[in-house]
Amino acid sequence: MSITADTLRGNTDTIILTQLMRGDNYGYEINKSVQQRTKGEYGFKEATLYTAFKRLEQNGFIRSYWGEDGPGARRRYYSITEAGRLQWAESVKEWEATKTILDALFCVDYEEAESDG
Amino acid sequence: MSITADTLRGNTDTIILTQLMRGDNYGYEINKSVQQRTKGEYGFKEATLYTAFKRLEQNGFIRSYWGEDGPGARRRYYSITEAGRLQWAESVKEWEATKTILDALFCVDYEEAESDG
DNA sequence: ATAAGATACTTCGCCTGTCAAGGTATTTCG
DNA sequence: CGAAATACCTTGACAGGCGAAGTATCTTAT
Repeated sequence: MSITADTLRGNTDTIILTQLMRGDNYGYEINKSVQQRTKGEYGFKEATLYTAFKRLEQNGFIRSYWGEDGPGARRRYYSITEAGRLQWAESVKEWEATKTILDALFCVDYEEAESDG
Repeated sequence: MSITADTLRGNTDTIILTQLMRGDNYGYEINKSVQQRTKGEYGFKEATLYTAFKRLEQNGFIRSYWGEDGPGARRRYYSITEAGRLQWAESVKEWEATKTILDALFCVDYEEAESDG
């Protein structure tokens, strides 16, 4: 986990929504998936993860239901809602804008928009 | 200001350090510079700005001094330290890593690292 | 049966960064 | 004098991340 969480703050919800865009899933598995996709560079702390689920559900971006009541530890599955998909698209767009802005702001020798001095 | 500050949280310090890499400057001017470079898309709230200066100075990344005691509103100038330059380089590297990670995590149709199913 | 370890979910309380709101002091314009 | 811009600073509240602790189940080994 070489990336400080503060840099990713505010992106937690979007990361989760992205996972759910691939289909319903449960917390533990979502987190493992994040770790795999980042090759171990990043993963949620449990408290962060479940806090995010609660927040997303309260905002109506996801729905939850208990997994089949069979053998194995109980699992709470999450499903992205229509509002969640819209939110996701919005957030990804904002992420693109953020990249542009920060790339500009982290550039020392600067060329663009210098027209008016 | 179409970008929510939460997405940029944790990058405030690096934005300021970048500005100071171009030379000594004072708060108000730094903020105006940020606004110009982002074409009005982003700017700091004053409280955020001055909190960041204090934090950066406490961490030894910047130094401050009062501007020439002449006419005009007093200005507190800031100067980046050697530790600040190192920190800046570190943060920019981390930003690159963050971009890679989030781009991967915001990607729905996913190819890489799928070798093991 | 017992113990250990992995899976899986939940809550509490602290820490930190952001920011609305308010304040101070100076200069310029009328 | 008043208003507006420049320029700085502080307080208090809020929200997200997370360490720590707890609950319950399943698997593996003894």
